[in-house]
Amino acid sequence: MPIFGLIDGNSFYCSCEAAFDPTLFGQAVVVLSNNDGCAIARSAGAKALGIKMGDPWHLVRSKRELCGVHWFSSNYPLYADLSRRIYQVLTDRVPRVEPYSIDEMFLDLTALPGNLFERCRQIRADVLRIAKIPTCLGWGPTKTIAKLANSIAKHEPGLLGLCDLTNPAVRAAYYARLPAAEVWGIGSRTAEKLERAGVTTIADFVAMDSKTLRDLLTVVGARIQAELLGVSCLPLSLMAPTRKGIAVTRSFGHPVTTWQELREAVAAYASRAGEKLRTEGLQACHMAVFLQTNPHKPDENWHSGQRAGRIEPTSDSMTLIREALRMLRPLWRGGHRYFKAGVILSDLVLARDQPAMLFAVTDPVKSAKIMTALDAVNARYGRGTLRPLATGIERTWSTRHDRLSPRYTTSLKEMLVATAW
DNA sequence: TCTGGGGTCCTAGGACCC
DNA sequence: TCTGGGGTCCTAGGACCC
Repeated sequence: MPIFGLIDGNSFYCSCEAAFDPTLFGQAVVVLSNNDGCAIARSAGAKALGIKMGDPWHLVRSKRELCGVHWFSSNYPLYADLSRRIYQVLTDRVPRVEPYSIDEMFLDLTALPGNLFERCRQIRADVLRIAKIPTCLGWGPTKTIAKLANSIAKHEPGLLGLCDLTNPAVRAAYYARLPAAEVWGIGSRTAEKLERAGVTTIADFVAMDSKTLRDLLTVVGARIQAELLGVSCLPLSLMAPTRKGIAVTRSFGHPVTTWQELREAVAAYASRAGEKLRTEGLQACHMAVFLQTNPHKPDENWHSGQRAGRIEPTSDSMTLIREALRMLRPLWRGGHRYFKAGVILSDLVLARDQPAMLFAVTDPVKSAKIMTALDAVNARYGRGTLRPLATGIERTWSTRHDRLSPRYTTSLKEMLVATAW
């Protein structure tokens, strides 16, 4: 029988901030989304103060009792780097590791020698010692059970961050007690549907007959049930699957009312999408562009629009900007306060598999040279050092990050310096 | 003044094909 | 009274995840 483990960082983004600033340990810490919009990570201390996932920050910060909370703009280069360090610690100790998200990794614990519980305790201690991130680790015979074990480890302090669900009797006891909505893959809509059918606990869910379950939740529900019964349907995958789409969508730092600002922002998003394509050796054959006013302000004049279509396969920033602006032009209407826009690329193909276009608008040789040079300069001197003029100079529309911590691990200028006398 | 961003998978329905 | 059968591809929308 296989044994899957799932390890994840506790309040991961907050723990990353604390890893380089020990004064934050045990404090109320919050990390905000892009544009400093809402809370997306809260330390235990912040949760205890009642700060919820997704709370709009401009409402929270005005409360006097919360003025002592430490808050940060999100610093993805730092979080991504600490995630890589955790991965490194794990691959040194476990034969197979599948990164699932920036802060979660599935582990193959099937053939680990010695006492499994002791091994897991050690893995967790090593991640804390080397990568400085506290974690929880749960395990069981399928991925879905490992996810549940991890969630139990997180929520029951007595377990010290570890939970073993390999024993069916232990599982059954938890299934009887926990709501079906705790299961990975059962979201709020599905939970409501189940509730109406009289299914509330996980035990109720695994007891459903297959016909009823399929009628209600299709093959997706059937797969979740099998996994909970210990039949593994989701294997560990070590190869990152090729991406299906790339999206660059952002709220603006302030409402955008001019065509000049809007076109700069969308050009910048298209350019960033091109960078992402090139780092993965991909080209896009389809593009969509959208814009919208603020959906949270019903009294303002609402407008949204989207345009999409095929483009010649490319990863050239200039071509992507040209196409994006062509789609954007008819969408823009003066007199609106635009709030957000985005560029979404899909139908991605590997650049090296692409035959030369017979009537290409962009000269492929010249394009490749320019993009290679552009990427090389930016890799050396930082993203955005060299960029298309269309993406703007002042960038008055750009996203806010009022309290960004240093990129301690990915920028020489920002690393911590220790001085000894 | 201020409410995130980026993904995946599944299904249903329409258009089209032989 | 009777009006085939079996495909593919595309898109939009819903649901889920972190």
